[in-house]
Amino acid sequence: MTRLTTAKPRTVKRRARRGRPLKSDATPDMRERILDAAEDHFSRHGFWGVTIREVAQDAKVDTALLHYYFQTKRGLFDAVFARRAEIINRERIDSIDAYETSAGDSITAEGVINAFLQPILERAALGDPRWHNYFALIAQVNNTPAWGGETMARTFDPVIHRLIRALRKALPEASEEDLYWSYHFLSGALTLSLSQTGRIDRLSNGLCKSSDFGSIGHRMAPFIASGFERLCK
Amino acid sequence: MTRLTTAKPRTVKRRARRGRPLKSDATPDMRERILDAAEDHFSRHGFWGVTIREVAQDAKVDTALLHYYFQTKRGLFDAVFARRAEIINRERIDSIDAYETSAGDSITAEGVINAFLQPILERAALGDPRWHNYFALIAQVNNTPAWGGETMARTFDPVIHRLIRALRKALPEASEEDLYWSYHFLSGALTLSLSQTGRIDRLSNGLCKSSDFGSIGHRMAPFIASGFERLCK
DNA sequence: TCAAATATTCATCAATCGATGAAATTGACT
DNA sequence: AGTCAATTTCATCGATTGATGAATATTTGA
Repeated sequence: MTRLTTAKPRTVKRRARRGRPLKSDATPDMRERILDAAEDHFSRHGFWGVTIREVAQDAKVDTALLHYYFQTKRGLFDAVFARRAEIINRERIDSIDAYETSAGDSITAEGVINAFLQPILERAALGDPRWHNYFALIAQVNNTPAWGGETMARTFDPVIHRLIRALRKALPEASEEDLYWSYHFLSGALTLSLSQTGRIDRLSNGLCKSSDFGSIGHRMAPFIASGFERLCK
Repeated sequence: MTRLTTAKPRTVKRRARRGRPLKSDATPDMRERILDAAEDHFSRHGFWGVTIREVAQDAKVDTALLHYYFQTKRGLFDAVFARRAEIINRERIDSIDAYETSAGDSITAEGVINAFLQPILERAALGDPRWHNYFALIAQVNNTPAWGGETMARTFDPVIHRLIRALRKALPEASEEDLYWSYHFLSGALTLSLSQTGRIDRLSNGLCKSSDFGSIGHRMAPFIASGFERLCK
């Protein structure tokens, strides 16, 4: 596999690798294969419900290769979580920025929330299973009391603060507490929607489908915005 | 330990025990101790993040005793989940019943949702750590795609259908889809609030506290009811 | 072409997992 | 006192876990 970064001396047995090596297009990228398989498993069963061996088997590599790239099981998990975070964070911040400038003084809570939700729900609606897995993984982490909160904060707090800043503008009367609690409800609703548990499918006897992100997209922004407006003015 | 039920012949090695044996008040009830310890651990780390040994150590009993009472690790988990379900389900249904009769024709979505939330949030506000653990456990299960959905449905669907029936009365114009999706958002917001991840504490820099169920109670019903009203009429 | 660096597999370890059979203990009733 | 069932502990099993050092294969750069 090609590697363009300058070769580092192998001073320590296990190096901390930054970025994946560049490969010629033909060769399969084992590192990505491992991440995809891990994403799939972690999103379904959480960190403790997955074994290194299951991931390796799915990626069709030896378990030692997972340790070669990611050192520990936790390292693998963190790498999976970080991989798509930057992409989606950039999209969401750009989306809020774009809405705020386009709306000007007629900024509304619903517009802001819509801008915040759209990048995620749009990607989810495209149906790429890897992104589906990733979103379900976020839901997993968000409900892992032991260390999920810290991971979520480290990864997503900048975007959330950007959201709240825009909401403050749209709802100038709002108290800080009300804003944060309202976001908390928004976060919970989004988390469950992304977690793909099939809960609503069963409950509604098939009338609604967890995978119908279009339906979620239409309904969630007005629903949540309405809550914000009620609570924050 | 005293046992008042008629002695059952030990035909099978592992019996299916129904209900716990009645004890004299003084002796410690091992079965309850095990359930408490398991509740504590499962709520924090989920099913796969807990070992039988950790639970046994916390309950100060041998691991074999866990198998004696609950046969398997999964059996223990299910017993923990079922233990408080009946209590809280009864309270919630009674609460909705009481509201519906007292409100009569002036029934509102906010009143219904409040009746649905109150029993849980009230118990949470009382501060019993075992109920806190149990509520966090519900959040765990609700975000376990593999088998959480089935467990949630089996345990809580009757209450939810009761809720939706009352909401249908309060919002006669609502479509079924809108009702179910709205409940989905409600469920997500409640789940995250019960999960006690400390997410909002960090995000708000200490201004809001996950453990402040009073604040949640005041805000959640109006917030969610407003979403229902917006979406369902 | 060849040597060094990187990538991948092989073989295996110590620790820990859930589980179980048998023994020891306890309490209830006669 | 003594029996018998219910409860609890003891000792341990086989399987699986995350991890690692050494060996092999592949790619890179001169």
